[in-house]
Amino acid sequence: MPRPTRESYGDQKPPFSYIALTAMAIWSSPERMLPLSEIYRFITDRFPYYRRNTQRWQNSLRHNLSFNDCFVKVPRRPDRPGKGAYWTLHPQAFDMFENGSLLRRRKRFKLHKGEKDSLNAELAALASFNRAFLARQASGPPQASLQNGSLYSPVALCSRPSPEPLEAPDTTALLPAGPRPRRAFTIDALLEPEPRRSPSPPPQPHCPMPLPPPYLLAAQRYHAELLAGLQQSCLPPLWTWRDTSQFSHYTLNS
DNA sequence: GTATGTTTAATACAAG
DNA sequence: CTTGTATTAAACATAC
Repeated sequence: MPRPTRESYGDQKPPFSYIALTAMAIWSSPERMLPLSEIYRFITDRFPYYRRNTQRWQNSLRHNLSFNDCFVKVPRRPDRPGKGAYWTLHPQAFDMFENGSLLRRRKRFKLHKGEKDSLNAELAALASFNRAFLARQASGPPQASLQNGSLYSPVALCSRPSPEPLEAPDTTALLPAGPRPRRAFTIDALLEPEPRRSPSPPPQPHCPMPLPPPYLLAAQRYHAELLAGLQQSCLPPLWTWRDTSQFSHYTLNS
């Protein structure tokens, strides 16, 4: 059997589903998350079959991204502007493929309504926070004309940062009202100074809105936690490929 | 305008 | 045969 090479499928359709191709692309990226255009590029770079009829398969791929719970749309960070969001794999979706083989689908990955709702709430809160941050940047650069006195103060993020009345961040999703389920990437966990061990009380017990540290830090921690969650789910890695040019099969790490 | 997302529908196909 | 999954088309909305 000839050793598969980068373009061993030639113009033939590779035996991977769109879900497998997308998972491949996402997982091959350093951050384990990619914008749509990069997913396209990963596929067309490696599989010549997909260099034609792009309208058809790209529509199908987008359908899969939206339809399947295994793909999570992560809002862009304010310091990473660009088109569209980032797509990543849900941490619990790694046993989707039997024995880690991308050729075999074990079962459809579906989140239960509660899980889906809470995840969507967190992502929506993050996106809302991003918009608030960008709105603040746009309307009030440090030395520019500050049309709205307190725009640059920390409370601006909490009260009403954007011109649209409905765009205030959903702080109820950001501020812990009580013990919420301990998940890898709740926004609660990200905004807490010490996620786990912290016998000493927080240094600012007086401030009702402890959000002054730049939001960027929280956003970066969000992505770090997300990545950590992904890696924790498959450490040691469930499957790997020997070199990135070979996709015929994957080895299951023992 | 194009690109990106979301959703519904129809069909085919494989597994059980 | 029934059930779930994969693919494709298409309508539609939203973002850039």
